[in-house]
Amino acid sequence: MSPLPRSFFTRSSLIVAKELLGTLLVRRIGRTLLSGIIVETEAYRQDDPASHSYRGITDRTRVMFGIGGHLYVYFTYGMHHCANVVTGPDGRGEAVLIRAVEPVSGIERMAVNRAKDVKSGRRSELISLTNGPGKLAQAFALTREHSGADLTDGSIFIAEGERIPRKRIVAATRIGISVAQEQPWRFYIDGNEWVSKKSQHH
DNA sequence: AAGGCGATTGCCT
DNA sequence: GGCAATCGCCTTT
Repeated sequence: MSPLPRSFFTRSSLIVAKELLGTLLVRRIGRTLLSGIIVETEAYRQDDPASHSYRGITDRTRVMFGIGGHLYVYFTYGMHHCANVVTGPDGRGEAVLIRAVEPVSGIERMAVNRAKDVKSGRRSELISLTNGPGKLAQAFALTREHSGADLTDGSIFIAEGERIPRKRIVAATRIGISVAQEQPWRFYIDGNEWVSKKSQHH
């Protein structure tokens, strides 16, 4: 299992958001390997009023303007972190928010990080571990300290996974934004149980 | 210097 | 389904 190369990330966020579906988010913490299949993403771009990069470079958003293949983590609502994959060439402010993953390995550790007991074996507890951007950031213990991390050369990376056919990818509107709400820039694997919010239509 | 609010979650009704 | 939690960021005085 090895990191996807820089060239995967330097494409536009709309492309990378779709291509990330089915790949693995991986984090090594000592001997523990946390990993999960990315099942839901959202694309954000520089010309996009809903994007943190829309108003230009700030201390927080600087990493979004760097070359693709880095991690952008922000803190929101006074208590949650959200993890993004920076995309595009150097100088362009765009990224893909990872909204949900399906846990693969390190599930016990994720449960500890989430302060949840998963030993009951209840399906709902396994799902609630990582079915949202704040939840998966907590499960993978990702914070602002990790913002700027290089995903092509380090302990946090994206690895190749199952190829998802186009027919299984649903495009929907993004969650939790107050502007540019009409853009269908959220993508998820149809039918996957970890998707945070299913689209209205069928 | 101050105020509004957020790429969310979990609890309460 | 509604809403409080909680604080850093950005905009406005």
